[in-house]
Amino acid sequence: MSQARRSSAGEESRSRILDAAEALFADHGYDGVSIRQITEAAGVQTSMVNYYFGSKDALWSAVFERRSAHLGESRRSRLDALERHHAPASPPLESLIDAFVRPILEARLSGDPGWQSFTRLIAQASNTPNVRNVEQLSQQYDPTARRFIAAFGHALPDRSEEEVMWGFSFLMGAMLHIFAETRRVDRLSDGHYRSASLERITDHLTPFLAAGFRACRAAPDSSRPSEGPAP
Amino acid sequence: MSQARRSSAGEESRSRILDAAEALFADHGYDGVSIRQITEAAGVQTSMVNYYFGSKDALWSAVFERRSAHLGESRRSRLDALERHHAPASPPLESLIDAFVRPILEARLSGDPGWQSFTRLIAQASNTPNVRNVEQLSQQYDPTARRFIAAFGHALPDRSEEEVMWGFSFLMGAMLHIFAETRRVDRLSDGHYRSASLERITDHLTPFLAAGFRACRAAPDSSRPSEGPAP
DNA sequence: CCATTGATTGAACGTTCGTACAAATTTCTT
DNA sequence: AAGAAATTTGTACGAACGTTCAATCAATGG
Repeated sequence: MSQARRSSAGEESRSRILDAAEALFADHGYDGVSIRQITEAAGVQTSMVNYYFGSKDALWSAVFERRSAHLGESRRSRLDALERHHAPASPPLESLIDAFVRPILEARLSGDPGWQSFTRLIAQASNTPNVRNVEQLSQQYDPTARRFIAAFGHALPDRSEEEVMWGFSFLMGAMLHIFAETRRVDRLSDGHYRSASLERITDHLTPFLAAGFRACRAAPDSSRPSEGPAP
Repeated sequence: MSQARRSSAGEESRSRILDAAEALFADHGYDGVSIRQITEAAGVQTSMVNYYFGSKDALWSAVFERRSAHLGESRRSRLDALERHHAPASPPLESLIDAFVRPILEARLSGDPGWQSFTRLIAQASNTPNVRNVEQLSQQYDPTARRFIAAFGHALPDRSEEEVMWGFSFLMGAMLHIFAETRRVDRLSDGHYRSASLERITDHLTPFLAAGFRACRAAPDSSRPSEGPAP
């Protein structure tokens, strides 16, 4: 109805609302932020949220959708390039992990505070499994995730599907927790290391995940840890 | 009336409120749950929360504190035993990871739905870094975490303090994401694997984390050298 | 046995919530 | 310039929020 001519006047109000909502939702969650807080931060009237998005719920979805598409495309195009380059063999595990992790990491490091808020929002939503979050995350990220899981499985041909699944879960958890920015490392190291220095994290994250993935299988002795070093 | 000795009559109402709050907070977060929802689920009057806890904020803290002490004690006693047994050498990495992970995993697998809710609550709070969560988590878990980080450092003597810190962050993220119970694995595997089958997870989690920890250092062929070589 | 105390009830308090809508204003098309 | 459409304003509504409090109930100890 209003698609054609919505590129001029109200577009800035619309995006200002999205920016404010993104930042506030990232810090306090959906229920921790009111429409009045969002519109005040955006410098618009309260009723503008319902005018542009229809409801608070739809605003939440719009915040998700604005940046998720770019993320998925970047991941898939990297995976496409890898599979093309290594075909018919499987791309090496490290490069697959890198293709999955680097897009969100680079977005995070781009300096755009919107991407910083968005990654915090994703981290928070991913660990709060109510209906709203699960539906939104599933819709935005499951198709790409399936492709990567299959690729991980091909790169680890002697792993069962279940083991690949667990490894993917650990990968997601480790990656997301970094984005949550709890600044816990800052406190635990008495300020020696600032988690703001995320530039170096890929250097550590990818080796960690690749080695973990390769080791992610049931230990022969499961119940108790061995007393001595493993052979 | 049936109980032999009840320290006070209202102790059951108090714990029923805690149970209901724990379950609801775990699913919807602090702001997503109202006192009226909690008291209705607990089968008590609305004003009982303020009678027993003083405020909604204090109820949140009480939910945290009820189970956190046990968790910390279990972790520390396992670490004590390990250090005593291996002194003056460092306990092996796998056993340290096990000492950190197993208490919360066993609590999770105990069958008590309260512990299941609580672990989901911890996972959610750990990735939502507002003031309330950070203060609560820091107060409850930082002292024990410092001890484990030091132990990890001793078990990995050729790792810098920063590398150990990153490894610990990845460990926390991977562990917590499992507890969040997003059931993402269920969907992504089309129901082949149910994340409810957490019994086998230690078999995968500990090898994953140990291998990751050992590999958690900047890649040797990294294009950009870090601040300087480790001494 | 009554007095006292803790536990519980039920009803309010003032505030804030998401949403709706008519009127006013701005912007664009013709 | 005129009219239509899009945007913004300001206000109002009913519901739900956290909290308070006097009154009532139940149990215990002296």
